[in-house]
Amino acid sequence: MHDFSEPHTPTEAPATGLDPSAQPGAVERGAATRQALLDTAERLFAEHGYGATSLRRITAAADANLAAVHYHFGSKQDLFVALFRRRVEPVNRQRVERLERLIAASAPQAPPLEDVLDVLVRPMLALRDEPGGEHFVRLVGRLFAEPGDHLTALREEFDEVRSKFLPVLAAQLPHLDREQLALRMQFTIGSLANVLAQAHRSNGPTCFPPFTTTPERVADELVAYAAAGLRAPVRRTPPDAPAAPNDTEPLQ
Amino acid sequence: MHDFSEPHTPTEAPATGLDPSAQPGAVERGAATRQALLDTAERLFAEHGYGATSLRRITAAADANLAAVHYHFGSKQDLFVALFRRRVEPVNRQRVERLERLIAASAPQAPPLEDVLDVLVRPMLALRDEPGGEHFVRLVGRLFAEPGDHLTALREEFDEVRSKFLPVLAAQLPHLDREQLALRMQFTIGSLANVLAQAHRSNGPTCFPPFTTTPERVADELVAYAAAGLRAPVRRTPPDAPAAPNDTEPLQ
DNA sequence: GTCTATAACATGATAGAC
DNA sequence: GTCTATCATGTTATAGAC
Repeated sequence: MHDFSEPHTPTEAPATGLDPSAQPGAVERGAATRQALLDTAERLFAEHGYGATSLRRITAAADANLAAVHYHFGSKQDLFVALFRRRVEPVNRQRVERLERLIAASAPQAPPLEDVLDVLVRPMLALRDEPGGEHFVRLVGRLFAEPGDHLTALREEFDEVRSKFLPVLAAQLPHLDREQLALRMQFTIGSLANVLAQAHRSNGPTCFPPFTTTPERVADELVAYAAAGLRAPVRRTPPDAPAAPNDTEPLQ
Repeated sequence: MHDFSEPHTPTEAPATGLDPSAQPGAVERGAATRQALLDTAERLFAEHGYGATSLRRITAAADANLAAVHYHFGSKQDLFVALFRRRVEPVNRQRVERLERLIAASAPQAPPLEDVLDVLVRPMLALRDEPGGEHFVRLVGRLFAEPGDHLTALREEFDEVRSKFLPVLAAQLPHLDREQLALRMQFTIGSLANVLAQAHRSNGPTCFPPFTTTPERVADELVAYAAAGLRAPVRRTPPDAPAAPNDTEPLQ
């Protein structure tokens, strides 16, 4: 449906100083609507989901024209990718840089588990404090659950991060084989994704207490939780032998 | 948009023995297409998402007529709710029943943490072994990340489960206050949801090793991981004092 | 760069014959 | 209970005036 190979460029020469239609301030206006589209789409995608958010709603809320999306980004998908990259690239760059700093600081030993996890989760959770970031983190939380149609390109960015973190974590977790480590990292990523996805429910529609929690506090808790979980010894005996071995009736 | 209040009923008297149009075997045919619709929709919703799956694709794949969905279920949303309830109600019933058995067995003490977690996660993971269940678990994984439009009614079913499990877990975790416990339970639910959502990628498109893991094995690992995470002492000092306090540049 | 108008098509839902 | 035909509305995307 879409190949993501060549990024969209508005006109033939938008990077030059020539104003495209000889109107003064046209280029500033263009940059303004472009940013308004990114911000508004980010909010609406987070609130209603990608499929349920039409370009009409986005452009209306951003006080822009329907055609502006296609001019600036090329398509709905490219708009999504653009707003996603805008936030996630600085985060992933921070993660990798800080990880390398950790490795250098503790060489030749591997860095402590808690520190590695901290570097993995804190930059993402910190997004919640940036303007508009509270919407974006919900999108990230959905990224891992959504089926693989329109965001495979984005998942690859996370794959790069994971490939750098996995060996460092493995060095501190020698009691886990490859499969166990991968599984427990799925748990850890799921914990992060879920807390990101629920971040907006600050006053809890469910039985959760009202969250006055700061991102820093959440990061502290998540690091403690994940480190303990990763270190947990491999389980031997399934403790609750099911009294009734299979008490599910056939589907109606 | 939709109120979920009164469920759909195909005709005035479909529960009676009267065949609706005097055709022999009509009622059996009706039940067959109804089931085919449920199974097919479950698979397609899991593979492409709710919004991206049209009724036309469902009915075509199920060898049924487009109007059959509206006859049997009333609407697309009601079809979704029906296929969801079909699977999740037995699971949640099992969870609550087994929990009560645990409580009775260990009274007056609270049951062991690992046993409670086992009862919470294993019935859901076991769905993967039922025919068609491998599609359904992906839907569950998405339920927690998806925004709150068309599945609030379903989330309430999980709220009931959580309200029964929370106090039992709290009894074994006296070092956590309400907020910490709620947060760590979000981590735990996220771990479960993520592993459910990724359950179909058995041979891993990413750097994960090929999973030959059975649901029982996953449940063992998850219980060990979550129990250790929940028991982890509250963290005191953020260990990695960020060298550069905030090295994020403003958004482009 | 912006905007109007419209193409080209997909969607969920429904009425009514069989 | 199944089917065809259709309604009303929505969607992304594009062409062309300004």
